[in-house]
Amino acid sequence: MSGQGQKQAVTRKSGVALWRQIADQIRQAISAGTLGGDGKLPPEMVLSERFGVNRHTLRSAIAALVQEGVLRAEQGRGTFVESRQKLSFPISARTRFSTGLRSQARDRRSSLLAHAVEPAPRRVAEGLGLAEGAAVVRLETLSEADERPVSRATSWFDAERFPGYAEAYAETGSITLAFQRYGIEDYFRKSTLVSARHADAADLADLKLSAGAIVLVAVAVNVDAEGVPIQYAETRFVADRVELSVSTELQ
Amino acid sequence: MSGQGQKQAVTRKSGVALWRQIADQIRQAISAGTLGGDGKLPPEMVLSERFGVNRHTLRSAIAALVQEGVLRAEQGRGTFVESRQKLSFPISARTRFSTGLRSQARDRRSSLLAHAVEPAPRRVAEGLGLAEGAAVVRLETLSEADERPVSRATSWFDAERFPGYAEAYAETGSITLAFQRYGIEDYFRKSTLVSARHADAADLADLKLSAGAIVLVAVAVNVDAEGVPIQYAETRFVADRVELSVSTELQ
DNA sequence: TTCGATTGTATAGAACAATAGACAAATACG
DNA sequence: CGTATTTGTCTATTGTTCTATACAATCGAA
Repeated sequence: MSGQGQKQAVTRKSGVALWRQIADQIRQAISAGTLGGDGKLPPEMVLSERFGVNRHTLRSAIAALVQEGVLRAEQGRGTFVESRQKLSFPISARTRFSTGLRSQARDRRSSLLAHAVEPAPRRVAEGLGLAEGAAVVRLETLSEADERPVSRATSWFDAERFPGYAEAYAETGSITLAFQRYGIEDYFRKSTLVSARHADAADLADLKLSAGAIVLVAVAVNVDAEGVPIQYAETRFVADRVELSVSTELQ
Repeated sequence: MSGQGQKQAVTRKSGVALWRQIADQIRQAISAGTLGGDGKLPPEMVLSERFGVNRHTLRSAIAALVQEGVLRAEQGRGTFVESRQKLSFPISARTRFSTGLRSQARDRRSSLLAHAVEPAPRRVAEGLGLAEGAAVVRLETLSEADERPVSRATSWFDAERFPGYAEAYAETGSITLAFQRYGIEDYFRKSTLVSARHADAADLADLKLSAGAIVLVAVAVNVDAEGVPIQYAETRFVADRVELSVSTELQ
């Protein structure tokens, strides 16, 4: 939605195709920050008028930039700027999703896809220090940065200690803020196991990936100030867009 | 005839026309000195094979460079590198044609177009200090630099003092060397009058100009060591390609 | 669910780019 | 004066680029 509205210059019969000239100008404007500063490109019709060419000519330019990995077009939504480098997600004792990416992405968002209260699977019960089959709250969340899915997480919480956690999360949009409703002002990451695998069908859809895409899987346990486990989480990061930065310094 | 023989790279379907890519490469190779170092480009067939394109495609590239003024094509002769700046012809007491241009042009050549012995016109007789109607040798010469006509001169010499001067000039190709055959080891320019006018029909043909072209006219008198006039010359320089640099320092 | 905004696809024609072959015109050279 | 070399012109064919119009598909929001 940003960018100057003045007409851009393209030279005809110069031996350089219009779509190539326009692609070069768009790429440069993006890196200069004068276009797509909010992560989204103006609609094709607006751009084609700005460059004084047919919409299809402009689409050729966008197609070239999509091929380069500079842009990403989504039918019905718009054309978005691809982050040039992977987001670096810090893994440390004080890992928080949004704060860790604050400097790397302009727009961060987490949304609740689904939630349920159900018996704890064995590994979740072990992680949370509960009896197998104890009631837990399960949250399915999706995190995005700059209009682009970054991770898909499944989290479990002790349903007895955190009744109505899903609602608290839905209202605050934040794990940290939801915990505060239960008197937890601070918490720490006790452990993180990192692995990688192909994305399953559900994650492919949620993360808008194509078949064969890879996800980084981080299985983490968060504990409160007393060291009692309060969250067991499995987060699938899009491997193409994220790298995990593990801090090994003393804490 | 110079330039490396290895095949040059051009990219197809890149949005940049082949002729444009080739024109850019040729322009760069010329300024780098790896092409046209002798002022002449290889034939179109050779270049088209070197770039791996059809001769017509290569001709489009050459046409663009001709339009830019970088090249000049002559039917039956070849394609030549245009000097980007005017040749600066020094006018001083020791003005010599070839030495003055030594550093500015790779290839300098003077040729004798015609010669005759005839009665001196009035202004020539005055210049040479002869009686009007005295016999003089008239030389019509053409000078070129880098395969390109630069000037067209008509010179007169005292036929009594310099018998057979035309033959001497034809054999040596140099005014200076021809004078040496008559015992003149050194000579000086006494005066130069500079004017400008449109080229006449004969000069248009000899200098390969198109109608309306302008010539700089330098009327000069050279004298020997004793100050006796030995040459009266009218030189027409192609105004597009030459500027005269008049030295005003004390001699 | 309907509507507007946006990207995706299809088709057709005009303009440009590249290839191919043949021959003309000018020049250089023996 | 021929002959070879080199640039200039012409016609034809094919592929790419650009324009134009129309409609489909997807998404978001009223």
